[in-house]
Amino acid sequence: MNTIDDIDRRILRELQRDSATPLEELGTRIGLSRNACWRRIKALEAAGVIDRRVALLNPGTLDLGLMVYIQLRTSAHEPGWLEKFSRATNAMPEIMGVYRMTGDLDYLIRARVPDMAGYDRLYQRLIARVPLSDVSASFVMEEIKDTHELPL
Amino acid sequence: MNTIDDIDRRILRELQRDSATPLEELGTRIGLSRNACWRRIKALEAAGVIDRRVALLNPGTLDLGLMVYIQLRTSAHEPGWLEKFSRATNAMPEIMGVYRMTGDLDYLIRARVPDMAGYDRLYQRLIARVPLSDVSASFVMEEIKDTHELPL
DNA sequence: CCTTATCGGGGGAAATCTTCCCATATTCAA
DNA sequence: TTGAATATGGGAAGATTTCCCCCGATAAGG
Repeated sequence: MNTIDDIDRRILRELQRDSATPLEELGTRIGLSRNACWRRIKALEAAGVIDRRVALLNPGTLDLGLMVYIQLRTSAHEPGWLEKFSRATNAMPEIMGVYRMTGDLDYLIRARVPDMAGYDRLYQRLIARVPLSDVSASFVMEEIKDTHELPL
Repeated sequence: MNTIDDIDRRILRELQRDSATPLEELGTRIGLSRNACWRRIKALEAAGVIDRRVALLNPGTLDLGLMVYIQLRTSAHEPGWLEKFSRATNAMPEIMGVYRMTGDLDYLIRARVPDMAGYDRLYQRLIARVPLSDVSASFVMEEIKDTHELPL
């Protein structure tokens, strides 16, 4: 695929902010006809730069007001532990992110739950499925910034 | 607004996975006519449950392969520090999330950069704008799970 | 100069969305 | 049971958008 130029980047910036704007307006906004714009978008989709179009939901209206980061420090794991851990966390929808990290903590989990009781249910379910040694949770008191937009 | 029932939840689940499917297919998939489906979506948008439609981009194709979590422990801050910190982080596009946390760490920053050098540039820019005392970074070695989908 | 390739613009057909209508369940309360 | 309120399904019409084809401009290379 071709390299991504500045016009592509402008298109991407618009689309990851709002993908519902009609092509016509998007075109005029970035100084391109709706057709040229459309072709670039199709190319970006074909190249996998644009992954997909989704709807972003408002956590507050869905009783998911509590965001929690769970830090795991693990002692030596038996073989197959990571595989089991991966399957368990991927099967739990409250868990939105699982990362293997550098540094003193081994794994970091990002999750959304209704409240503290919801976190406890999540925690109980998690440790029931996967043996975990050192677990500590930190709760988000205030979301100063939270976006999906990649820097372009 | 009315309470969200199971049909609404199914609609939301589909939409936050893929909002590009035509109404007709979405309707048949959840067992509803395109019309009833459309009315529910409009209601969910009006109620703010559906925030907006966006395009999700692939970080790998955009040279943003490194995700980093920055932990801040702060000693006593002068008044106005949080305001300055908020403005600085919101103005830096690499920083995708900033959270005030419970527990032993005060603030958590989530960011995406091309590589370690990119992180260093981000770090330098950040500490040049806001006085920070105790900063430590953890880098994501492996993304076991990473989604925007809220649990419904 | 000519050819080729690439990119943008214009036009238009096809698909989709949006908004009506109204008849028909379904639920809930009286 | 009856009535009211609510939600659905279907049709249909117009507006909008998507998508594709063709042509012209521009640039690179022979």
